[in-house]
Amino acid sequence: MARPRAFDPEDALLKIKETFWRLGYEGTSLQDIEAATELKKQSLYRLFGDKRKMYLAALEHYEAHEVRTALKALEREGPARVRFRALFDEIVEGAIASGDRRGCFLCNACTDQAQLDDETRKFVRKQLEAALQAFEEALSAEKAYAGNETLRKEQAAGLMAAYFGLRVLIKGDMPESVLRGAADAAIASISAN
Amino acid sequence: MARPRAFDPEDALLKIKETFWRLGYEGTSLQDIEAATELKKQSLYRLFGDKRKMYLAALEHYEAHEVRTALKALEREGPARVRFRALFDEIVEGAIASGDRRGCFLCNACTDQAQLDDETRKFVRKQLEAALQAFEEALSAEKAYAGNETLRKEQAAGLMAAYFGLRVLIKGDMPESVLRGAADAAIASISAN
DNA sequence: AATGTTACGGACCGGTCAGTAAATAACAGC
DNA sequence: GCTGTTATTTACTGACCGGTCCGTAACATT
Repeated sequence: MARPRAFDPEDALLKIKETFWRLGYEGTSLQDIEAATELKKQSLYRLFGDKRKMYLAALEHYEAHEVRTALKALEREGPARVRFRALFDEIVEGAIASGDRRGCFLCNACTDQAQLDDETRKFVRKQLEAALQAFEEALSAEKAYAGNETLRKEQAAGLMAAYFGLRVLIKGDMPESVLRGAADAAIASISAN
Repeated sequence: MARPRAFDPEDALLKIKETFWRLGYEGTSLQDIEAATELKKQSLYRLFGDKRKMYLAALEHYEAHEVRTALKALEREGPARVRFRALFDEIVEGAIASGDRRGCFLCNACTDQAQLDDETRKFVRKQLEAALQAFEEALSAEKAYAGNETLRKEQAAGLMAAYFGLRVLIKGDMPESVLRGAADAAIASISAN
Protein backbone atom coordinates (compact mmCIF):
# COMPACT_ATOMS: atom_id res chain seq x y z
CA MET A 1 0.00 0.00 0.00
CA ALA A 2 3.03 2.23 -0.12
CA ARG A 3 6.28 2.63 -1.93
CA PRO A 4 8.27 -0.60 -1.70
CA ARG A 5 11.75 -0.66 -0.28
CA ALA A 6 14.35 -0.70 -3.03
CA PHE A 7 17.06 -2.54 -1.10
CA ASP A 8 17.39 -5.76 0.87
CA PRO A 9 17.51 -5.06 4.63
CA GLU A 10 19.20 -8.39 5.31
CA ASP A 11 21.93 -7.57 2.83
CA ALA A 12 22.35 -4.13 4.34
CA LEU A 13 22.68 -5.61 7.82
CA LEU A 14 25.28 -8.02 6.51
CA LYS A 15 27.37 -5.13 5.22
CA ILE A 16 26.89 -3.21 8.46
CA LYS A 17 28.03 -6.23 10.41
CA GLU A 18 31.18 -6.55 8.35
CA THR A 19 31.97 -2.89 8.84
CA PHE A 20 31.55 -2.91 12.63
CA TRP A 21 33.38 -6.21 12.75
CA ARG A 22 36.37 -4.71 10.98
CA LEU A 23 36.44 -1.22 12.46
CA GLY A 24 34.81 -1.54 15.88
CA TYR A 25 31.99 0.61 17.21
CA GLU A 26 33.69 3.97 17.62
CA GLY A 27 35.93 3.32 14.64
CA THR A 28 32.94 3.03 12.35
CA SER A 29 31.31 6.22 11.11
CA LEU A 30 27.94 6.55 9.48
CA GLN A 31 29.84 7.46 6.35
CA ASP A 32 31.59 4.10 6.48
CA ILE A 33 28.24 2.37 6.77
CA GLU A 34 26.75 4.42 3.97
CA ALA A 35 29.66 3.45 1.75
CA ALA A 36 29.47 -0.23 2.67
CA THR A 37 25.72 -0.55 2.19
CA GLU A 38 25.43 1.96 -0.66
CA LEU A 39 22.51 3.42 1.24
CA LYS A 40 21.78 6.92 2.47
CA LYS A 41 21.81 7.74 6.12
CA GLN A 42 18.09 8.28 6.26
CA SER A 43 17.31 4.81 4.96
CA LEU A 44 19.57 3.35 7.62
CA TYR A 45 18.07 5.42 10.40
CA ARG A 46 14.53 4.58 9.35
CA LEU A 47 15.35 0.90 9.40
CA PHE A 48 17.44 0.70 12.56
CA GLY A 49 16.85 3.77 14.69
CA ASP A 50 20.37 4.86 15.49
CA LYS A 51 23.98 3.80 15.33
CA ARG A 52 23.84 1.83 18.56
CA LYS A 53 20.88 -0.19 17.33
CA MET A 54 22.72 -0.89 14.10
CA TYR A 55 25.59 -2.25 16.16
CA LEU A 56 23.34 -4.46 18.26
CA ALA A 57 21.53 -5.69 15.16
CA ALA A 58 24.90 -6.51 13.62
CA LEU A 59 25.87 -8.46 16.75
CA GLU A 60 22.62 -10.40 16.58
CA HIS A 61 23.24 -11.15 12.94
CA TYR A 62 26.66 -12.45 13.85
CA GLU A 63 25.17 -14.66 16.53
CA ALA A 64 22.48 -15.99 14.22
CA HIS A 65 25.00 -16.87 11.54
CA GLU A 66 28.66 -17.21 12.44
CA VAL A 67 28.23 -18.26 16.07
CA ARG A 68 25.34 -20.60 15.39
CA THR A 69 27.24 -22.32 12.59
CA ALA A 70 30.31 -22.75 14.74
CA LEU A 71 28.35 -24.20 17.64
CA LYS A 72 26.45 -26.52 15.32
CA ALA A 73 29.78 -28.04 14.38
CA LEU A 74 30.19 -29.09 18.00
CA GLU A 75 27.01 -31.14 17.93
CA ARG A 76 28.35 -33.72 15.53
CA GLU A 77 29.03 -37.23 16.74
CA GLY A 78 32.42 -38.34 17.87
CA PRO A 79 34.93 -37.81 20.66
CA ALA A 80 35.16 -34.34 22.16
CA ARG A 81 38.69 -33.89 20.84
CA VAL A 82 37.49 -34.37 17.30
CA ARG A 83 34.62 -31.96 17.71
CA PHE A 84 36.74 -29.18 19.13
CA ARG A 85 39.54 -29.90 16.72
CA ALA A 86 37.20 -29.00 13.88
CA LEU A 87 36.19 -25.78 15.58
CA PHE A 88 39.72 -24.63 16.35
CA ASP A 89 41.21 -25.70 13.07
CA GLU A 90 38.70 -23.79 11.03
CA ILE A 91 39.67 -20.59 12.82
CA VAL A 92 43.39 -21.15 12.35
CA GLU A 93 42.93 -22.16 8.74
CA GLY A 94 40.87 -19.08 8.01
CA ALA A 95 43.49 -16.81 9.53
CA ILE A 96 46.31 -18.43 7.58
CA ALA A 97 44.79 -19.26 4.23
CA SER A 98 42.56 -16.28 3.53
CA GLY A 99 44.42 -13.93 5.82
CA ASP A 100 41.21 -13.15 7.67
CA ARG A 101 42.41 -11.45 10.82
CA ARG A 102 39.19 -9.76 11.81
CA GLY A 103 38.93 -12.12 14.74
CA CYS A 104 35.59 -12.95 16.34
CA PHE A 105 33.04 -10.14 16.31
CA LEU A 106 31.59 -11.26 19.63
CA CYS A 107 35.04 -11.33 21.18
CA ASN A 108 35.77 -7.91 19.71
CA ALA A 109 32.54 -6.64 21.21
CA CYS A 110 33.67 -7.86 24.64
CA THR A 111 36.81 -5.79 24.58
CA ASP A 112 35.32 -2.93 22.60
CA GLN A 113 31.91 -2.10 24.00
CA ALA A 114 30.83 -4.58 26.68
CA GLN A 115 32.18 -2.48 29.53
CA LEU A 116 30.95 0.80 28.08
CA ASP A 117 27.41 0.03 26.98
CA ASP A 118 24.82 -1.76 29.07
CA GLU A 119 22.85 -3.30 26.24
CA THR A 120 25.98 -4.64 24.61
CA ARG A 121 27.14 -6.05 27.92
CA LYS A 122 23.89 -7.89 28.49
CA PHE A 123 23.80 -9.24 24.97
CA VAL A 124 27.40 -10.36 25.01
CA ARG A 125 27.00 -12.00 28.38
CA LYS A 126 23.96 -13.92 27.22
CA GLN A 127 25.75 -15.14 24.11
CA LEU A 128 28.85 -16.11 26.03
CA GLU A 129 26.81 -18.15 28.45
CA ALA A 130 24.98 -19.87 25.62
CA ALA A 131 28.27 -20.74 23.98
CA LEU A 132 29.58 -22.03 27.28
CA GLN A 133 26.52 -24.24 27.53
CA ALA A 134 27.17 -25.60 24.05
CA PHE A 135 30.80 -26.28 24.92
CA GLU A 136 29.70 -28.11 28.03
CA GLU A 137 27.28 -30.27 26.09
CA ALA A 138 29.93 -31.14 23.56
CA LEU A 139 32.06 -32.41 26.43
CA SER A 140 29.27 -34.56 27.85
CA ALA A 141 29.96 -37.19 25.21
CA GLU A 142 33.24 -37.88 26.92
CA LYS A 143 33.21 -40.33 29.82
CA ALA A 144 35.73 -38.29 31.78
CA TYR A 145 33.30 -35.39 31.92
CA ALA A 146 29.90 -37.05 31.71
CA GLY A 147 29.71 -37.77 35.41
CA ASN A 148 31.56 -34.77 36.75
CA GLU A 149 29.72 -31.51 36.27
CA THR A 150 32.30 -29.40 38.04
CA LEU A 151 35.11 -30.68 35.89
CA ARG A 152 32.97 -30.38 32.80
CA LYS A 153 32.13 -26.76 33.52
CA GLU A 154 35.74 -26.00 34.25
CA GLN A 155 36.91 -27.58 31.03
CA ALA A 156 34.22 -25.78 29.04
CA ALA A 157 35.33 -22.44 30.50
CA GLY A 158 38.93 -23.34 29.74
CA LEU A 159 38.15 -24.14 26.13
CA MET A 160 36.16 -20.97 25.82
CA ALA A 161 39.11 -18.94 27.07
CA ALA A 162 41.41 -20.84 24.73
CA TYR A 163 39.12 -20.09 21.83
CA PHE A 164 38.87 -16.37 22.53
CA GLY A 165 42.55 -16.20 23.28
CA LEU A 166 43.31 -17.76 19.93
CA ARG A 167 41.15 -15.11 18.32
CA VAL A 168 43.13 -12.42 20.08
CA LEU A 169 46.45 -13.94 19.02
CA ILE A 170 45.16 -13.87 15.46
CA LYS A 171 44.36 -10.17 15.69
CA GLY A 172 47.71 -9.65 17.36
CA ASP A 173 49.39 -10.84 14.17
CA MET A 174 50.96 -13.96 15.62
CA PRO A 175 52.60 -16.34 13.12
CA GLU A 176 51.03 -19.61 12.06
CA SER A 177 53.23 -21.69 14.36
CA VAL A 178 51.95 -19.90 17.45
CA LEU A 179 48.33 -20.19 16.36
CA ARG A 180 48.69 -23.91 15.69
CA GLY A 181 50.48 -24.36 18.99
CA ALA A 182 47.68 -22.65 20.88
CA ALA A 183 45.05 -24.75 19.12
CA ASP A 184 46.94 -27.99 19.68
CA ALA A 185 47.46 -27.20 23.34
CA ALA A 186 43.75 -26.54 23.78
CA ILE A 187 42.80 -29.84 22.14
CA ALA A 188 45.43 -31.72 24.12
CA SER A 189 43.92 -30.42 27.34
CA ILE A 190 40.72 -32.36 26.65
CA SER A 191 40.62 -35.75 28.35
CA ALA A 192 40.13 -38.58 25.90
CA ASN A 193 38.71 -41.77 27.32
CA MET B 1 67.47 28.32 30.31
CA ALA B 2 63.80 28.44 29.60
CA ARG B 3 60.48 28.22 31.36
CA PRO B 4 60.34 24.94 33.27
CA ARG B 5 57.55 22.46 32.69
CA ALA B 6 54.89 22.77 35.34
CA PHE B 7 53.65 19.17 35.22
CA ASP B 8 55.11 15.67 35.46
CA PRO B 9 55.25 13.98 32.03
CA GLU B 10 55.37 10.54 33.60
CA ASP B 11 52.24 11.25 35.58
CA ALA B 12 50.53 12.62 32.49
CA LEU B 13 51.41 9.48 30.54
CA LEU B 14 50.01 7.35 33.33
CA LYS B 15 46.69 9.15 33.11
CA ILE B 16 46.71 8.90 29.34
CA LYS B 17 47.33 5.18 29.59
CA GLU B 18 44.42 4.68 31.92
CA THR B 19 42.14 6.60 29.61
CA PHE B 20 43.06 4.66 26.45
CA TRP B 21 42.95 1.46 28.48
CA ARG B 22 39.39 2.14 29.52
CA LEU B 23 37.96 3.72 26.38
CA GLY B 24 40.03 2.33 23.51
CA TYR B 25 41.73 4.36 20.81
CA GLU B 26 38.77 5.73 18.87
CA GLY B 27 36.66 5.91 22.00
CA THR B 28 39.12 8.33 23.58
CA SER B 29 38.94 11.98 22.59
CA LEU B 30 41.52 14.62 23.23
CA GLN B 31 39.01 16.16 25.59
CA ASP B 32 38.98 12.94 27.61
CA ILE B 33 42.76 13.10 27.80
CA GLU B 34 42.74 16.77 28.73
CA ALA B 35 40.29 16.03 31.53
CA ALA B 36 42.28 13.03 32.78
CA THR B 37 45.64 14.79 32.76
CA GLU B 38 44.34 18.24 33.67
CA LEU B 39 46.51 19.55 30.86
CA LYS B 40 45.73 21.64 27.82
CA LYS B 41 45.86 20.15 24.37
CA GLN B 42 48.88 22.10 23.33
CA SER B 43 50.98 20.81 26.22
CA LEU B 44 50.07 17.27 25.22
CA TYR B 45 50.83 17.83 21.56
CA ARG B 46 54.20 19.41 22.31
CA LEU B 47 55.11 16.45 24.48
CA PHE B 48 53.82 13.59 22.34
CA GLY B 49 53.25 14.82 18.80
CA ASP B 50 49.78 13.53 18.09
CA LYS B 51 47.06 11.24 19.38
CA ARG B 52 48.57 8.13 17.81
CA LYS B 53 51.90 8.74 19.50
CA MET B 54 50.13 9.23 22.81
CA TYR B 55 48.52 5.83 22.30
CA LEU B 56 51.79 4.14 21.48
CA ALA B 57 53.50 5.84 24.41
CA ALA B 58 50.68 4.60 26.63
CA LEU B 59 51.17 1.06 25.32
CA GLU B 60 54.88 1.27 26.04
CA HIS B 61 54.14 2.51 29.52
CA TYR B 62 51.85 -0.48 30.01
CA GLU B 63 54.54 -2.83 28.82
CA ALA B 64 57.17 -1.25 31.03
CA HIS B 65 54.98 -1.52 34.10
CA GLU B 66 52.04 -3.92 34.11
CA VAL B 67 53.41 -6.48 31.64
CA ARG B 68 56.91 -6.43 33.06
CA THR B 69 55.62 -6.94 36.59
CA ALA B 70 53.42 -9.83 35.53
CA LEU B 71 56.21 -11.58 33.65
CA LYS B 72 58.59 -11.04 36.55
CA ALA B 73 56.22 -13.11 38.67
CA LEU B 74 56.85 -16.04 36.34
CA GLU B 75 60.57 -15.99 37.06
CA ARG B 76 60.20 -17.07 40.65
CA GLU B 77 61.37 -20.51 41.71
CA GLY B 78 59.04 -23.46 41.88
CA PRO B 79 56.99 -25.77 39.67
CA ALA B 80 55.44 -24.28 36.54
CA ARG B 81 51.96 -24.83 37.89
CA VAL B 82 52.70 -22.67 40.90
CA ARG B 83 54.19 -19.90 38.81
CA PHE B 84 51.29 -19.68 36.42
CA ARG B 85 48.78 -20.13 39.23
CA ALA B 86 50.04 -16.87 40.70
CA LEU B 87 49.71 -15.09 37.36
CA PHE B 88 46.20 -16.30 36.62
CA ASP B 89 44.88 -15.92 40.14
CA GLU B 90 45.94 -12.33 40.38
CA ILE B 91 43.90 -11.51 37.29
CA VAL B 92 40.81 -13.32 38.52
CA GLU B 93 41.15 -11.84 41.98
CA GLY B 94 41.48 -8.34 40.56
CA ALA B 95 38.37 -8.77 38.46
CA ILE B 96 36.33 -10.11 41.37
CA ALA B 97 37.58 -8.15 44.35
CA SER B 98 38.11 -4.68 42.94
CA GLY B 99 35.72 -5.12 40.04
CA ASP B 100 38.45 -4.13 37.62
CA ARG B 101 37.08 -5.23 34.27
CA ARG B 102 39.31 -3.13 32.05
CA GLY B 103 41.03 -6.29 30.92
CA CYS B 104 44.58 -6.23 29.59
CA PHE B 105 45.54 -3.11 27.69
CA LEU B 106 47.81 -5.08 25.37
CA CYS B 107 45.03 -7.55 24.64
CA ASN B 108 42.62 -4.69 24.07
CA ALA B 109 45.11 -3.17 21.64
CA CYS B 110 45.17 -6.43 19.69
CA THR B 111 41.45 -6.37 19.04
CA ASP B 112 41.19 -2.61 18.87
CA GLN B 113 44.02 -1.26 16.75
CA ALA B 114 46.49 -3.99 15.75
CA GLN B 115 44.76 -4.70 12.46
CA LEU B 116 44.17 -1.05 11.63
CA ASP B 117 47.47 0.61 12.45
CA ASP B 118 50.86 -0.64 11.36
CA GLU B 119 52.87 0.75 14.23
CA THR B 120 50.48 -0.70 16.78
CA ARG B 121 50.58 -4.05 15.02
CA LYS B 122 54.36 -4.16 15.09
CA PHE B 123 54.53 -3.11 18.71
CA VAL B 124 51.87 -5.56 19.82
CA ARG B 125 53.46 -8.38 17.92
CA LYS B 126 56.83 -7.70 19.48
CA GLN B 127 55.35 -7.65 22.97
CA LEU B 128 53.34 -10.80 22.38
CA GLU B 129 56.42 -12.64 21.22
CA ALA B 130 58.39 -11.45 24.23
CA ALA B 131 55.63 -12.63 26.54
CA LEU B 132 55.56 -15.96 24.73
CA GLN B 133 59.28 -16.26 25.29
CA ALA B 134 58.80 -15.57 29.00
CA PHE B 135 56.05 -18.20 29.20
CA GLU B 136 58.30 -20.69 27.50
CA GLU B 137 61.12 -20.05 29.93
CA ALA B 138 58.80 -20.44 32.87
CA LEU B 139 57.92 -23.89 31.52
CA SER B 140 61.56 -24.92 31.13
CA ALA B 141 61.75 -25.61 34.86
CA GLU B 142 59.41 -28.53 34.31
CA LYS B 143 60.98 -31.81 33.26
CA ALA B 144 58.14 -32.62 30.89
CA TYR B 145 59.00 -29.56 28.84
CA ALA B 146 62.70 -29.08 29.42
CA GLY B 147 63.73 -31.55 26.76
CA ASN B 148 60.94 -31.01 24.27
CA GLU B 149 61.03 -27.65 22.60
CA THR B 150 58.05 -28.30 20.36
CA LEU B 151 55.84 -29.29 23.25
CA ARG B 152 57.13 -26.38 25.30
CA LYS B 153 56.35 -23.87 22.58
CA GLU B 154 52.94 -25.38 22.11
CA GLN B 155 52.15 -25.24 25.80
CA ALA B 156 53.41 -21.66 26.04
CA ALA B 157 51.15 -20.63 23.16
CA GLY B 158 48.28 -22.47 24.82
CA LEU B 159 48.78 -20.67 28.10
CA MET B 160 49.07 -17.38 26.30
CA ALA B 161 45.75 -17.98 24.61
CA ALA B 162 44.22 -19.06 27.91
CA TYR B 163 45.49 -15.89 29.53
CA PHE B 164 44.13 -13.56 26.87
CA GLY B 165 40.91 -15.52 26.71
CA LEU B 166 40.47 -15.10 30.42
CA ARG B 167 40.95 -11.39 29.95
CA VAL B 168 38.23 -11.36 27.32
CA LEU B 169 35.84 -13.34 29.53
CA ILE B 170 36.43 -10.74 32.22
CA LYS B 171 35.50 -7.91 29.87
CA GLY B 172 32.55 -9.99 28.69
CA ASP B 173 31.16 -9.80 32.23
CA MET B 174 31.40 -13.51 32.98
CA PRO B 175 30.67 -14.53 36.58
CA GLU B 176 33.36 -15.54 39.02
CA SER B 177 32.69 -19.26 38.61
CA VAL B 178 33.47 -19.14 34.91
CA LEU B 179 36.62 -17.10 35.43
CA ARG B 180 37.89 -19.49 38.09
CA GLY B 181 37.00 -22.45 35.89
CA ALA B 182 38.97 -21.03 32.98
CA ALA B 183 41.97 -20.33 35.20
CA ASP B 184 41.84 -23.77 36.82
CA ALA B 185 41.57 -25.48 33.45
CA ALA B 186 44.60 -23.58 32.18
CA ILE B 187 46.69 -24.56 35.20
CA ALA B 188 45.50 -28.16 35.00
CA SER B 189 46.72 -28.35 31.41
CA ILE B 190 50.32 -27.88 32.58
CA SER B 191 52.19 -31.13 33.02
CA ALA B 192 53.51 -31.58 36.54
CA ASN B 193 56.38 -33.99 36.96
C1' DA C 1 -7.36 10.19 -11.10
C1' DA C 2 -7.20 11.41 -6.16
C1' DT C 3 -5.48 10.06 -1.66
C1' DG C 4 -2.74 8.04 1.93
C1' DT C 5 1.49 5.98 3.09
C1' DT C 6 6.02 4.89 2.84
C1' DA C 7 10.82 5.36 0.70
C1' DC C 8 14.34 8.18 -1.00
C1' DG C 9 17.82 11.88 -1.45
C1' DG C 10 20.21 15.80 -0.23
C1' DA C 11 20.75 19.69 2.45
C1' DC C 12 21.38 20.81 6.91
C1' DC C 13 21.62 20.82 12.23
C1' DG C 14 24.58 21.69 16.42
C1' DG C 15 28.39 19.69 18.23
C1' DT C 16 32.89 17.55 18.42
C1' DC C 17 36.95 15.87 16.20
C1' DA C 18 42.24 16.23 15.83
C1' DG C 19 45.38 19.52 15.11
C1' DT C 20 47.50 24.52 14.77
C1' DA C 21 48.66 29.51 15.34
C1' DA C 22 49.67 33.14 18.02
C1' DA C 23 49.86 35.78 22.21
C1' DT C 24 51.47 35.70 26.83
C1' DA C 25 54.30 34.07 30.75
C1' DA C 26 58.36 32.21 33.20
C1' DC C 27 62.72 31.15 33.32
C1' DA C 28 68.42 31.32 32.22
C1' DG C 29 72.45 33.69 30.75
C1' DC C 30 74.59 37.94 29.96
C1' DG D 1 67.14 44.62 32.66
C1' DC D 2 67.55 42.89 28.27
C1' DT D 3 67.45 38.80 25.12
C1' DG D 4 66.54 34.08 23.79
C1' DT D 5 64.09 29.99 24.71
C1' DT D 6 60.58 27.23 26.13
C1' DA D 7 55.90 26.51 28.61
C1' DT D 8 51.24 27.74 28.92
C1' DT D 9 46.94 29.48 27.45
C1' DT D 10 43.32 30.95 24.42
C1' DA D 11 41.35 31.12 20.18
C1' DC D 12 40.79 29.12 16.07
C1' DT D 13 40.70 25.96 11.76
C1' DG D 14 38.41 22.85 8.66
C1' DA D 15 36.80 18.42 8.58
C1' DC D 16 33.82 15.18 10.33
C1' DC D 17 30.54 13.38 13.83
C1' DG D 18 25.66 11.36 14.64
C1' DG D 19 21.26 12.67 13.72
C1' DT D 20 17.17 15.25 11.56
C1' DC D 21 14.22 17.92 8.23
C1' DC D 22 11.87 18.26 4.31
C1' DG D 23 10.72 18.12 -0.47
C1' DT D 24 9.93 14.62 -3.84
C1' DA D 25 9.09 9.94 -5.78
C1' DA D 26 6.75 5.52 -5.96
C1' DC D 27 3.54 2.61 -4.79
C1' DA D 28 -1.58 0.52 -3.12
C1' DT D 29 -6.20 1.53 -2.35
C1' DT D 30 -10.40 3.61 -3.58
